[in-house]
Amino acid sequence: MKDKATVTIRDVAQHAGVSTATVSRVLSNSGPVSAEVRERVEHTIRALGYRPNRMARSFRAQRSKFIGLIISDVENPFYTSLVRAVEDVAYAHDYSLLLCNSDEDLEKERTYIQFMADERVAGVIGSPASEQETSFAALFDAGIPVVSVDRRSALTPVDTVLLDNVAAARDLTRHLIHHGHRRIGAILPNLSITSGRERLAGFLQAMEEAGLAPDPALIHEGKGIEAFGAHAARALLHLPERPTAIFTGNNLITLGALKAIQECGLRIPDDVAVAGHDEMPWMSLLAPGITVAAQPIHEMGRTAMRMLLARINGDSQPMCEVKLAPRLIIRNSVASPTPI
Amino acid sequence: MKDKATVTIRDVAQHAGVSTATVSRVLSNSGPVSAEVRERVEHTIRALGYRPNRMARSFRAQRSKFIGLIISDVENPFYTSLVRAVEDVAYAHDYSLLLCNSDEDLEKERTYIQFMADERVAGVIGSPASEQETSFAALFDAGIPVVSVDRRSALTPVDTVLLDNVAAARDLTRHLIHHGHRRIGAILPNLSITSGRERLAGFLQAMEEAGLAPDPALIHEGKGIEAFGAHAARALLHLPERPTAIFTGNNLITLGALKAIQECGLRIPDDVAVAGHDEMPWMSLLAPGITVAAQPIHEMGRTAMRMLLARINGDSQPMCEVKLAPRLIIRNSVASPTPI
DNA sequence: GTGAAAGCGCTAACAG
DNA sequence: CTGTTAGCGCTTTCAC
Repeated sequence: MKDKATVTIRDVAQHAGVSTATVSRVLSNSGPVSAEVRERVEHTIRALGYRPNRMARSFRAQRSKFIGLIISDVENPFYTSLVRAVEDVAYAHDYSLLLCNSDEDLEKERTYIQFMADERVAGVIGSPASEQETSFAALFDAGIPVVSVDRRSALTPVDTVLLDNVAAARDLTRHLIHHGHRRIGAILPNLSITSGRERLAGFLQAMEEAGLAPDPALIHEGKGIEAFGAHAARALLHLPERPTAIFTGNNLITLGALKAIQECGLRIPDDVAVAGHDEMPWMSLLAPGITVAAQPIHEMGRTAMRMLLARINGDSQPMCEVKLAPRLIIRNSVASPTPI
Repeated sequence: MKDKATVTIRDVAQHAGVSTATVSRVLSNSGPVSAEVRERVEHTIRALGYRPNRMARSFRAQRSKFIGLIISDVENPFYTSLVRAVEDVAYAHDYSLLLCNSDEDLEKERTYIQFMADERVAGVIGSPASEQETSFAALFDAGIPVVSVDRRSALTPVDTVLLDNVAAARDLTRHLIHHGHRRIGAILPNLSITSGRERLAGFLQAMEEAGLAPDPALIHEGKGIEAFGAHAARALLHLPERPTAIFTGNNLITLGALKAIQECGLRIPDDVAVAGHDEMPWMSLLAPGITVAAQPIHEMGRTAMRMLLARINGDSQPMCEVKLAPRLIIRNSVASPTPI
């Protein structure tokens, strides 16, 4: 396999009878070029089918036109939507996306962060695997701006875009309590990440304001994946005195919990009520539909990318944290508990 | 924002009292280096925290370590899974992923293909927006290997990984016919793409072998998205003599059709049977579950990436086409039609 | 308004 | 075994 043509700026310069500097000036519209020469150069560019080598440009500038996106898993629909939103804004500004799945693995994440630094990317958007342990220092040292999405990062000061998790969890829990639930099971993602910690806080806050003492046996915390959601839900449902409602801390946990409830042959909302985080396209298909706190994921992604662009373009405002409001979607997965 | 250190190979060379060539040899383990010098250099590298500049390396090699992935939309769970599979294999071989959404837009796709050529990526995996119109020529000319996934590309000869669409559609349709359905509605993605065309062929084949004449009024073809699926399903359901079963040609169409059926207040499988393509994680949650032909998406992605790696590493076998077998998942969305 | 020349960080061909 | 050197394609001073 050989490059057929690979026409460089030098070829253009020679054919047009000018210097490479002039061609460069025409290309980037920088510096003065006479109309006549400009036209001649442009004509040659077209004639030769010249296209600037982006690698060479990045190398020369010592900064590439890539945005690194480090998330836990593209297959999680939440992150999928985030990726899409980031991508739309990025491409509109001539940046492209370098995608990495950290799988919530600190080691893998560390590798990818270092990788982004080695690639001299223009900026990084990341959803840290751990609030306390993830470090963006390698990027910081290389002068590469970072925006943290969905989760905070405590070690390095970076711009952050979050959902108002406390409010979302509080509202969801209030909704359950309002329907008369007292024994509410909660299944949460890791408390070492922002969303886990804050959603627990919101849950507890709602319980407290209702004068309810949370039962530690009803609170499960673990890896925010479907298997954990199913596992924890099964545990809750097999309790001698099982909760009348289950509060789920993210979309995959909800999915797992729903499957467990189905397996146990229990009906929603009569046998057990369910309320969770994140809207999914299929949720309205279920009968009954599931009540959730929807996150403005696309807006989160767009906002993060816009903040990053501002930093890339030299904005030196103090670090800021944006918090987006959730939207409660009330369906029919919550009814009043049947008296025991 | 300034680079703190940016230690280059020259710094290492100076500090270690050797030439840059020697450092380079140590780094890439190429060429002979005495044990003593090697150790000294390695020590200096660690001491200085030197990391090779990947941009410079790519530039020097005139080939980057990126794999371009051009799909129609990451938010389509089918492609999401594909991305994940490709990524896993790619990263294991020190390649990273440049992600692009073509949105089935030929113009956008053309831009991205050219972009990949300009970036001198190592290879491209793409799912062409059109079997006849998508051209990978720009990549071909630049000597960049391409693997086409899920769909064929007719203009340029490239390695291709496909699902056996004809078999999948045929089996699904047979399943419906076997249950006694005669008036079967079909909703298919664009016939200009491989999957659309082949799934229609499989559908027609099963009809024909059962001696059934397909009714053109029952066959809908259009953009393979949820809105189209819903739209076409509504049209079918409002027909004076509505079909007793609906065959859906991809996952989003299935989702749309299911929503339309729900809206119309019809029950599955009694009022209308449903069988479609692609397994989704939530399908088992529905009551009844939906019968589908599951595609081995991860395997498709892994296979495509492995084929691409072989080409990148100089494999010059003749172009090949791999066809993966679907797996029928029979649930309860198909019953015998109620007599009119 | 234009050209000559240097150099980004790295590797590889060639000497020694 | 190791060093010298050239150069990948591009942009950007600095002269003229």
